[in-house]
Amino acid sequence: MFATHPNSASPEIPAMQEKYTPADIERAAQAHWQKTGAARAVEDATRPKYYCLSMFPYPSGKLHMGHVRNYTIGDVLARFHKMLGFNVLQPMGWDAFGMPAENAALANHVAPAGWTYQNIDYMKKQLQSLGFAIDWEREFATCTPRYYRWEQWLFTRLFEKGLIYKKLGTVNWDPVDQTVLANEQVIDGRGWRSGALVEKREIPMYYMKITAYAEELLADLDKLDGWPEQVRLMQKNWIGKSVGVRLAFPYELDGKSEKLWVFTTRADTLMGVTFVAVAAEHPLATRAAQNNPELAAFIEECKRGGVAEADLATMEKKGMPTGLFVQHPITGAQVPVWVGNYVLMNYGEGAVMAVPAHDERDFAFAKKYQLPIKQVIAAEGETFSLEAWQDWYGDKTKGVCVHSGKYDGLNHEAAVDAIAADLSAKGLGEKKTQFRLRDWGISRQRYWGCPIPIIHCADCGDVPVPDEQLPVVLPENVEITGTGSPLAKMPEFYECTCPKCGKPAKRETDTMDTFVESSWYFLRYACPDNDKAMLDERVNYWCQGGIDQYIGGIEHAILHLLYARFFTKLIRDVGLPGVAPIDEPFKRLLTQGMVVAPTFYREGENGKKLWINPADVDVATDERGRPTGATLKSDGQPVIIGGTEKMSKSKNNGVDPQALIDQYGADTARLFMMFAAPPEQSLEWSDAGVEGAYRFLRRVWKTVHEHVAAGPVAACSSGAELPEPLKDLRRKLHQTIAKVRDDYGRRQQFNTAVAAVMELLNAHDKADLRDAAGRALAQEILEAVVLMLFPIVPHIGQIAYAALKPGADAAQAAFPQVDETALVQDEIELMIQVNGKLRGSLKVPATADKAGIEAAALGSEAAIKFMEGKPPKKVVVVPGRLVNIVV
RNA sequence: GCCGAGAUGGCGGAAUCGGUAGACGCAGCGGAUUCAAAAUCCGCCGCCGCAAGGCGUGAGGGUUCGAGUCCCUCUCUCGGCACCA
Repeated sequence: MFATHPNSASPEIPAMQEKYTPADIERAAQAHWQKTGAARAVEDATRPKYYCLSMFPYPSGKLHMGHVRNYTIGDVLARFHKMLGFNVLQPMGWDAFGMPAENAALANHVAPAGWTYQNIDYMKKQLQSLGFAIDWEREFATCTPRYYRWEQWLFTRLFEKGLIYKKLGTVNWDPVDQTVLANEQVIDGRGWRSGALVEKREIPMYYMKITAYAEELLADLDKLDGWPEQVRLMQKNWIGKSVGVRLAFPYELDGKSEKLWVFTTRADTLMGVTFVAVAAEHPLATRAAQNNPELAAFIEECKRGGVAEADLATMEKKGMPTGLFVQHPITGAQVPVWVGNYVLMNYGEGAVMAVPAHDERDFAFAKKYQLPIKQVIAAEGETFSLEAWQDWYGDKTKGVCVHSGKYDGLNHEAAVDAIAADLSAKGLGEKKTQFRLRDWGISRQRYWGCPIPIIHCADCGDVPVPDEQLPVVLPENVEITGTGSPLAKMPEFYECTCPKCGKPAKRETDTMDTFVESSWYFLRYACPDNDKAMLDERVNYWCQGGIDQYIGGIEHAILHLLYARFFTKLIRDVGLPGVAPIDEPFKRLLTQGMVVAPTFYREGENGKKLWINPADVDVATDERGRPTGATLKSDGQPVIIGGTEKMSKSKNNGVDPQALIDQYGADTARLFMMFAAPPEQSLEWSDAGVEGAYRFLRRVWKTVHEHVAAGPVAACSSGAELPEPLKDLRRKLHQTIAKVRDDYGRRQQFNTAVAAVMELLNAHDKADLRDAAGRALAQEILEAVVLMLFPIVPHIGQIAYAALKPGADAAQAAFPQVDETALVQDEIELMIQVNGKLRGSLKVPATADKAGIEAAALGSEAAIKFMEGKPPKKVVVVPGRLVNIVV
């Protein structure tokens, strides 16, 4: 009756014992998958592929709950699609370069490489113990030369194409440790280790010309209909295309004629300019400070502090006049030049024109320093007042120009056009499309990263390392001191000869941003063993049309995902032999929420909070279950209940997934993760919830065991001749299959899929299924229950399915099909509302028409009672739902 | 500060296209079983009210026969802000 499965002979699948023992079951199931190569992915042009990718982890030491959640979601989707008949690839690797390895080296005097490889070993074992269907033959770590040599190779190609170039960039400089700091290493303006006040410093860096792809990266967002709308919107705003005018304020200084360039989207307010502001690093500021010690001191002050935009945007806006003036490009009037701490040298032109009347920040700045405010836009029905800012002042869509000479009466668009035309005629400006997106600075003055393959020659300049000299191998025996850059202290690394002229030269000692490795790893999974090329034709099979599903944290919505899209286009345009062009890497994207947990603390001396791990706390509740207080388990004394926050070391509210796996097994961990919240939402940790997941699995196990123990069943139910109650139960079964398929596939909402299966099992338990027809239906239901749960809890599924169908292999089984004939219903229940309030219900034949339903509703007891004899004014019939009678 | 999300019982969440608010689970309460406990099973479980009924989806307004869902205003929480990954 059922076709036997090709791999069904599986003697190592143990018989079902009465007691559910996760450790034994999981060991047996994993051994079986290993033996049958269940997770291996082999290219097969005759079958549709499904490439299911989860963001690879940084090997930080051990898995955290966020990893467990991420990879369980991926595994559920991978296994579900395998059951639908797809040829599935689910790979895994290691994002192995990064700062934590250097921090660990500093703290524990271990080599970053050794530390990293040890972490990988441990975390790989953890991933394997969770039973993920990963093709481990494709595994790689990005810190191996076998991987990063191709990154270096691509770098040299991009360098030759001019898509990588060198310019000055601003970094956080720790003057005590003599080192560059990451933004997260700057705490309240001070270096994290030295405590020294951090300074901004300009250093030469390599940049990737992502702005050359800004238009395409923006336009292609429209193609990504498998992405969450919020992610596309965030990327669109990040790219930030705006059309404006680049214009110049001419000036004379030291006998030379110069121009100060600015960019503005509000050229229509040009006649309202009352000053211009330049960055502290701007040449005009430097020049003005030469004979102005007060200004020089202010510029020094501006250079203090870090470079993070969030800090710059929230700090107090300060400024100082330079004493210099430029000419207004239209009127020729003298406009004072100020230095502003909020103007950034690397953004746009490093200078801005200020129109206090029509820009909120300029308004506040002008008020603070008593600078003139000149209204040049007026809107009907609105009164301009210098007293306080009003939102309409800055609204492009409102008003027309005033006090603007020949431009008076023009609206925003017309005024911009007219002013741009006049500026263009004078050679003082033109319309320009500008992007907020900036080129990507990839140089890092760090050790644990991919070396930049450039050789500096006194005669030949920056020379890319030739192919035959790649890879530039990162030495693994180094000393990390926390000061300076380790590679810059290693002559054996940087001393070399120029590939062009053969003279002694110096190798670049900066490494690349670790976002570079994660910008192309997903393509390399198709061909990780190729030592002759970066990518090969296997990419055409797995990645064509994009990777089918990508899963990762919402925190990567902008940077990582934008860089990965950018690299896919770069690789396409470099053109790799045999590799067909790909425009977009990820067809469908699922962004998962964080894992959060309650926090507990005690106030220490001087009000410092001492955070206590939830595992060490007992929470007391009142008779309704509301928490009334919490005590520390060890001493029974009260602790303070804090908020629910992202699991972190600093709040000590992390729960180790390993403890969970050890106590309950991988299936319980996986089930809890999928059941507690939908994937996109944050997930609250709950010990009690874990208990519930475990209880449910025990119940599934017991139900299947009892059914099997009662002896063999002749056949699955076909439903044709079932009595009414069983017919209803069978309808419920097939409704559930339809819902679970939709939840796994289209909706990607697994908590409701689990809930639906729980409901089905509840209905099964309530029904009397002791006779032959009932036993047959029970067989059909239990097989479906086990297979529907299989993507989430594959270990218990593997064993239980083999017990239900001796010799069958759940890992090769197809997902249950919906029997449409089982869904047919004779009678439908409708709700009755009177004036929008629910008053009763009504059963009508499925075939009833609107008129019949209306008559039946008006004649119903509930309607007559609540209409209170008033005639119906209107009757709304929503087929299959309700009837609303308005009186 | 800017960009993007979110807010529903004691708790996690469900309600998919504007149509039964609270599915499913946790906690709690009552009962069965047990020498006892664990486990398991059965029942109750938004708030107020004896009941009839009324109220109820962060707050305030609006659209609609009907709003958790759509529109406007506001509050709070979270993610990102280019060197954490």
